[in-house]
Amino acid sequence: MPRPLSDEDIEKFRERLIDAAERLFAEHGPEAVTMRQLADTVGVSPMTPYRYFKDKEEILAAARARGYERFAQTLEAAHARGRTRAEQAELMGEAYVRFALQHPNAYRLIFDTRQPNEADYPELARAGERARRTMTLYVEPPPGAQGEGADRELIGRVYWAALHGPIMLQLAGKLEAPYDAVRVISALTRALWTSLPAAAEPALAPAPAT
Amino acid sequence: MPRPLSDEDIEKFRERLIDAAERLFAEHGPEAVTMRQLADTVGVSPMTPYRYFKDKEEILAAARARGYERFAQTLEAAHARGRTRAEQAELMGEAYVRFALQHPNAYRLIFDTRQPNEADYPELARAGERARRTMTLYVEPPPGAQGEGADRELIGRVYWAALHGPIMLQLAGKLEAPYDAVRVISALTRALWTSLPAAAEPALAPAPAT
DNA sequence: CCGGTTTGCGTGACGTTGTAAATTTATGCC
DNA sequence: GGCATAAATTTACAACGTCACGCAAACCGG
Repeated sequence: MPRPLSDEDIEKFRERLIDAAERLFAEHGPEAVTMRQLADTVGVSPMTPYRYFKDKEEILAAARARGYERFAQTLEAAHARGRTRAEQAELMGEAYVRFALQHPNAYRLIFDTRQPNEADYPELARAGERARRTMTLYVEPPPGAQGEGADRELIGRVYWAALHGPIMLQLAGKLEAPYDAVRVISALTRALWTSLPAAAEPALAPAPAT
Repeated sequence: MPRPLSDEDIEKFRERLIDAAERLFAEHGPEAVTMRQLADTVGVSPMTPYRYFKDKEEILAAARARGYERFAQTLEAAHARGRTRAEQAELMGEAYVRFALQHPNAYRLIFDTRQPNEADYPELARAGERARRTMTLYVEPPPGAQGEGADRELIGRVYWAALHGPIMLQLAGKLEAPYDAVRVISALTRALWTSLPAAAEPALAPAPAT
């Protein structure tokens, strides 16, 4: 039925394709996934996706935005499970590491995909911003207390980098055997915890990431 | 002169091609460099490199090994310029960050290239091992002193990750404006320095990375 | 109710990639 | 000096992202 194609039809198809793209990209990496596979997965001819997206790049951006949101949800769920601020921070750190190590390609899709002009995809920028805010949740001052002194923006990024560094090294095969990412993160965050201003809490305990 | 082709001829050609590959890969990334460009750069026809290398992957491995060595040399030079151990560590950290930020694609070529079977390329493994040792130079105990207590292997990796994390975030465009990699690294290493066992020295002062 | 226009989709094709196979070229040896 | 042979080039192929055409189905003015 060629003629119609309501806005919701369009949205429906986009959703279906983005879902498939996120799954495939997060499993094999974007380079390894072909437009033809993608089209095949949702049961259309190779060129049909081009009616709904400009090109592969745009599909990638949409899939990455989805990845961001899924990741943010994971962290928020962990955050919600905590009762004290310290516990929240610990749970979020654990969730972060577990997500990255269990879904390496999804993690790379989010944080290690070179997409030169991310600005061209506002949804992606928005999703990234949300994830960034989520990740610094634990460094927000408790409601009612003024976070004096410490530069919370900086501290948030410090903890973030302290997780990201070991994770990236391990995903690249540079951390092995006894000195794996969890171990390094444990040492790193403990050191930060003992010496960074009190506003910051530890991000990860030495617990195994299953 | 088709008939001969001494071992040194072979080595000569391999050198020339690896040189070109390292330059091109480190400038544009491996995906963006084509076999035909590569062949063109060294002035041969597209298929000639295949007589000297199995495939692009093998050339990439060789170029990465070169990158490792160049990187290690850079760090060693910085190390040699220091007079005290603290100064050596600081200079190496600065050199590390400067290298990564000035040659992002070279840095990625080394530490962020997914080459599933690195084990198939012994030179690459060797170069990686050398670089790894170089990077933990500053954490070695001073000759004559026994580095008791602290797990130096772990501490080396902790500092490494503390540089790698912020750098990767910045290269992915996730650190901006006032909170750039140098800033985050500065905070991170200072925190480590004040709380990690005394065997570890700071890896980077807050100096700008030019 | 009906033909023309419009619109969604599939098909086929193009240029580019990495690389295999065939072909040309140029030497060393008898 | 001609031939075997090894190096290099040329040609060829499958797969990729994407362009351009063409078919077919639905809406719409008469």
